[in-house]
Amino acid sequence: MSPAADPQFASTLRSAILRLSRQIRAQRLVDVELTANQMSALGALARHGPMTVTELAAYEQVKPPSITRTINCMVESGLVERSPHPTDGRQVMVGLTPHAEKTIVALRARRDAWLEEKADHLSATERDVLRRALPVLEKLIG
Amino acid sequence: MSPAADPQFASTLRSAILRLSRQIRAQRLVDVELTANQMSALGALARHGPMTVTELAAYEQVKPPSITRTINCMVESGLVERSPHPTDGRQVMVGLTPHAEKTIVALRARRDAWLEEKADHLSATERDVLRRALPVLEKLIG
DNA sequence: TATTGTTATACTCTATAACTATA
DNA sequence: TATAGTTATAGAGTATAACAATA
Repeated sequence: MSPAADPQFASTLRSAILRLSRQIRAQRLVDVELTANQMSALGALARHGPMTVTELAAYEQVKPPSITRTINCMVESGLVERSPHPTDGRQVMVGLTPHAEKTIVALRARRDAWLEEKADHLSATERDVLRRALPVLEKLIG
Repeated sequence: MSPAADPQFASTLRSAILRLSRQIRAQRLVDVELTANQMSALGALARHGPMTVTELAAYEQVKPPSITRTINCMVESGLVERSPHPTDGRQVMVGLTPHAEKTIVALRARRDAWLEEKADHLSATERDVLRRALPVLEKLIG
């Protein structure tokens, strides 16, 4: 990371991401049984449409057994459903139920309250930096 | 987050941070017994100097029992030492051992390889965005 | 009585290994 | 034989509650 001109940049970035992830996991929408993991997977399915189990696992940066557990939780909640792959009997498609789409819209305002509150303490410039950083963070993941 | 002009911005940012954190946790320096949590706490102590247990827990966004466990691991590895607080017998100062300082310097190049590799796929502009985003992410945590 | 830190305990998240079904 | 997914199991990581020591 030569442009950083900071020998501790990578270390500091890793630490910041870990600490942010702890903060994100800690906040639960108490009256809605949705963990941070489930919200992330739900959002992924909402943005990208149905995926196979392996695709969703890769997107979420976990192994298949981990995403299977998350999927099971969401299926029990009626938010997600499995369906057969059109051409390959081994694969399983995972997609949102109509109920989930409503739930996601209904929860968006409250979920965003997290960032709204934080953003109150940011300048316009800082908010712009954050907005432009998101695609770079996504690129870092892939 | 009005400047985002993207109703899914908060959701996408949360998801990206969770997925990045999974990626960070997954990479272990196999021949050095250091988890991502320990590296983060070690870096914090290196950057900020000795802290009390509660201060370190707050910085790492965990509760005291969690940081106690992490501290115990690092003490066993000889990287960290507890010492009495100068004026308050209830508090415990946590600081790096001289051995840890050497270890941190020795590991920096390899730890940074993570980001170096990722940064190869970023443009100069993207690297600059990332560099400027780090202080904003830190501000988001606090 | 309040605060700091640790211990005891339980729950969540995650991975590896083994298994089943399909290609 | 190889791949997709699940099940079984174990190991981190984390929190709440209870406890000990000090203020």
